[in-house]
Amino acid sequence: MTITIYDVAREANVSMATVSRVVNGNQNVKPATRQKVLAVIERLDYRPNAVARGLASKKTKTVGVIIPDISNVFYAELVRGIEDIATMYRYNIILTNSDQQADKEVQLLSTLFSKQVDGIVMMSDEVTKDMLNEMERSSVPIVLAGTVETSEAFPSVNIEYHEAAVDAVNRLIQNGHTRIAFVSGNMESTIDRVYKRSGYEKALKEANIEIDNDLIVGVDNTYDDGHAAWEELCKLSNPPTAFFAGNDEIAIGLIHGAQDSGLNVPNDIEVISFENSKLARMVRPQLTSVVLPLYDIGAVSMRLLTKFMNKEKIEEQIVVLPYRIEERESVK
Amino acid sequence: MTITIYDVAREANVSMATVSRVVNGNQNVKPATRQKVLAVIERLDYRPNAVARGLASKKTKTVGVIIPDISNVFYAELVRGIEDIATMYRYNIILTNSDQQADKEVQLLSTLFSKQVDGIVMMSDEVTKDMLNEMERSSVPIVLAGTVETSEAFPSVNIEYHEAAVDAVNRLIQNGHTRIAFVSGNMESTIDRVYKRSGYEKALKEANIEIDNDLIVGVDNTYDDGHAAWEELCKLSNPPTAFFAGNDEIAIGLIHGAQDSGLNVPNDIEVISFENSKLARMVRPQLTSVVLPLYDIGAVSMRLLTKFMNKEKIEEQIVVLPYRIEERESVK
DNA sequence: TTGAAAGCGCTAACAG
DNA sequence: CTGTTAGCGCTTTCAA
Repeated sequence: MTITIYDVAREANVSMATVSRVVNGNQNVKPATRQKVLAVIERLDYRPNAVARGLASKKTKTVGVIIPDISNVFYAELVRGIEDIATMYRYNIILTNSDQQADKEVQLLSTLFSKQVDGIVMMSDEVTKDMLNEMERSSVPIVLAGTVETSEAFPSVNIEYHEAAVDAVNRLIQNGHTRIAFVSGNMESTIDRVYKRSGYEKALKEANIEIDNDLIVGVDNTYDDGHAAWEELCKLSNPPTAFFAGNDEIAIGLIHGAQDSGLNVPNDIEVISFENSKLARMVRPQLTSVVLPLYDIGAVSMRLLTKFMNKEKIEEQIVVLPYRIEERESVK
Repeated sequence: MTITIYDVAREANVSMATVSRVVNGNQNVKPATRQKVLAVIERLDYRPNAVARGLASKKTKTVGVIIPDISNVFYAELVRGIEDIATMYRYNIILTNSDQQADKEVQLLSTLFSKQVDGIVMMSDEVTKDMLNEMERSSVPIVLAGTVETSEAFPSVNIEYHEAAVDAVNRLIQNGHTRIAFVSGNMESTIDRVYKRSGYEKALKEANIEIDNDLIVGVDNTYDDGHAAWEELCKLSNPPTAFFAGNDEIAIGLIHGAQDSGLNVPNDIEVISFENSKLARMVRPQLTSVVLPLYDIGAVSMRLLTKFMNKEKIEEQIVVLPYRIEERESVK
């Protein structure tokens, strides 16, 4: 019932090998027989079985993708970058959500291995020891996208988080602020806890502004938490006049909090964000934000992965993409 | 080097068949030998090869998902619903983006078939003849999620788009509006062109309000297009005072357009949306919106697919989920 | 409860 | 340029 390469071979009076050759575009086939085979393939509506091919060739033309949560625009954008490049190189992707849970991440790695993916692109807030263990046992390349792993044992693509944060905070300092809050999502994440925060502190120190721990708050990466952070912060005896937000949702929560208190952004309060998603232009005032090029990070990660899979030579396995600040209206 | 079921069998002094049984949880294995085998599996760190298993059993435990664009929250939410249920039933998903292009959709179906997926969940704005052809040749079940296919030949899960649209427009009519615009994304989509629009027209007719084609505008499903639609519409000699928006981004574009013109929403202008994504709460005023339960549609679709894949009996292959209107501030 | 053996559909030497 | 022949690693009768 399912028609196989063998059926085609028989009908075309050639061997399986020849059919295999034409299907795979091998040049060593006489044009005439190629035509003959193609005709039979057409007539029989033959479709190669990728699973059988995968077993025989040990290449599945599929890559695994592990991200925290696809329903978050942030990661969705990244995945689109991955998928576009994957398609370009004729790979399909198996998408998995880890919800940031370390145990789930190692388990996902494991099931991806068993599915014999040719490679993996992975994003994680925090690369744990267990994950590293599992990753090291991999027989296929793994690239980390938008993920910091300090030993740099694995290829990765990122931006200069630290520098970007310094820049962002400096924009605020230049406008005369001395009470600048740092409201960032998920302080468990290496990027937030280490890179963004160190950038924030560095900028402050260089401007001789004292670091006030009351102004540093870790929340979830959500609108509601951003809003809640405002509620907290504005109660301070000496409240902040400017905010460095870890992402767009937080920034918007902060802004709406300020507006609900009758304040004007950017005249009374200024806020700079770190993401520049579609959302940034969908609020009033529109967000000034560090642009985190998620799509590009995904695309470049996947491209890097293809190089590993094809055993091309790699110049640099740690790639750092440029960032910039998109100036809009939430900062004067 | 790669260790196989055969290695385990040899080390454990049993046959491959027995190892296979313990790996697959078959009960017909003496507890003692099960332990023995398990120990060897542990020691050798054996991991079953899912591709080989797939070839032998003709089941891959992976399903294909075809959506227009994962970077759109709308679809991302749907996919999360699909993925969660898939995981629950031990399936992985191969994610593909069609960008709404019919030819790409049929090609995607084809590559998914060749990858031997056990089933497919698909979302499309418009199910073309070619797609239907391809779908009919499928040897695995396909369920349509949030997709209308009028012949109802395939299982699907949706909400009552028509009724929902009638309700939404009625909310506006009840508030005294007679100039109500319908700004909807993608008038090529069956849902927008047929269902939402017919609901809009029905509500108007029942209220004896004349249908004015100047007030019906088809745009892309984006913030910018929503904003542009406002610019157009407000130039009319008799401009609309209320808007029925096809989705949240359009609604926000419309609102910002009105606000930029110095108008107040909802006092001067009212708008009701059709989606209720996260965005709905992230604007001021917050959006009143028909809630389109994307996550649920995804989850229910995937659940339905598992029933087909397991050959369980299906009561109803066309499922219609309830909708409701979330009242917030963009409508009085 | 266990094992032997025949594939699943294809690729990849190797030989000719 | 084409065919033969082994597998790839596992499931699945069928017997024992």
